[in-house]
Amino acid sequence: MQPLYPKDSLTIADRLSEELIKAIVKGQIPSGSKINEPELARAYQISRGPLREAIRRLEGLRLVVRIPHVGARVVSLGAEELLEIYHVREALEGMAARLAAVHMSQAEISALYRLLNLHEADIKQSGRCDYFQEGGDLDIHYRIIQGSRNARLMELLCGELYHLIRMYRYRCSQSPERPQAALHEHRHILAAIEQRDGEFAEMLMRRHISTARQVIEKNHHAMLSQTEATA
Amino acid sequence: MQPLYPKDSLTIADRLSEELIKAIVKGQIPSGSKINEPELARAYQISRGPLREAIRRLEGLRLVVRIPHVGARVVSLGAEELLEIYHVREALEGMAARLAAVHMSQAEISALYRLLNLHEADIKQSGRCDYFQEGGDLDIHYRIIQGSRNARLMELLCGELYHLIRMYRYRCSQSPERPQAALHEHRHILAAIEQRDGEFAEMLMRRHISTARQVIEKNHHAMLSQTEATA
DNA sequence: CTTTCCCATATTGTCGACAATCATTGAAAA
DNA sequence: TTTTCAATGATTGTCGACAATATGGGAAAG
Repeated sequence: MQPLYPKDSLTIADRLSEELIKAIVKGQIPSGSKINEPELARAYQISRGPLREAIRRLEGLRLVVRIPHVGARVVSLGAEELLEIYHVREALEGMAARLAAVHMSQAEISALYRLLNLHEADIKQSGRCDYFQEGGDLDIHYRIIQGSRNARLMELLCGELYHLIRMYRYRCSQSPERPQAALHEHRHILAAIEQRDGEFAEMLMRRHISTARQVIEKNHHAMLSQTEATA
Repeated sequence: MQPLYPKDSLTIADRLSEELIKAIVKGQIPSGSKINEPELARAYQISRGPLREAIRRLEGLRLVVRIPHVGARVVSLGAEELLEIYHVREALEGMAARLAAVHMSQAEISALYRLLNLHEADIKQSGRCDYFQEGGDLDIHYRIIQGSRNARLMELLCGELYHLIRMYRYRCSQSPERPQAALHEHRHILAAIEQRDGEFAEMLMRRHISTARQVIEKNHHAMLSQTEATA
């Protein structure tokens, strides 16, 4: 006796919303494009009922914007919105680091150190930051967020905001710049957590994310062209 | 030419989700209770289709928790969850105050001062804080959040978190304690914003909310009895 | 040539019915 | 008496059809 709902007996609407999230993040459904219900329903071989429920869930996750009697569009992620998200991220992940300094176990911290060492080797070897692109960078942040032991923080950061950030990275194939600098900053944050200095950990995390935001602001102009897709 | 969708031609699902939010916040649908689709559909005189869509939206807003093939339950707001929310609020509203110091116009600031004076008169007169309960306190915070000019911050704080906090206040009829102390703190925050000192405004806002959280922690034990309702 | 209005078409919103799954009750077996 | 299992009832999930509304194009008026 131990199923606890790992069943694949998920609802069509649940499975479909996961599929749609992946498709949107990867850009298979271009951002800004209108969602045609009959068309999508045919594509996924299902009825419109579950599809509409899935869309309503994406609406809650802010991945689509819906206008009554007009339809739903995939959210169009302009530079302004992304910068807004980074402000939110700075605030929330800063708090997460502060709480992680209180709640993370020494074992978790040690595991994170080992992960950082792996990343360092990876960077030095490949010269570039392939590892960072998908798993690496977000993994570190992910674990610190988990370490905060704050369910709502985890939902917000690993749920909605996480999808949007990944979506942006896909669209602009913008791997995190300055991999070795980021690595150093991660180490400092982790050290502060290990010393149980929540205030310092928060400050470092905020600077870390704030720096990333400023890099994006720099590139602001270069990407003003590809902000919309009206397909 | 200028409708811009203020029409009452809202979808049943849209209108219903608003209704359900109000009902949940006010406790008319008790927290923790199971949602029976046929029953609710009869009560609101509608079909199950729009009802299910509305429930999916509430799921996105974290007001209900759904388990496939079992059903949806109104979120049960225990003290732990509330404290988690206050940590999130501290981080986000702190950031909002910082940004408001950059973006609020002098006119908005002056209007807020006038509002604070109204509140002061109200407190001195009624001796108690009726005005704070529903509109007052949240209004101040609300306006500062709007002043941040950050759409996502506004969505998060005025949307999901706002509902949950109101829900808690209803359930425990917990009007904000220390009205005059809170008033003072509000004045200090506003002064920092007027001086365009974002860092200071953020710090004051965080202390303000952190204090409120500590008050709740104190009452933690007193309210452990009424955390669930399994109706 | 531009603007306005109206109609045909497509899309969204709503509904009732049916299928799939779960919860409960009761009886039978250990 | 307790446990297990099966049947029944209720609830959730899915579907196709119909109604309401918006979109787009063409004709008529300016």
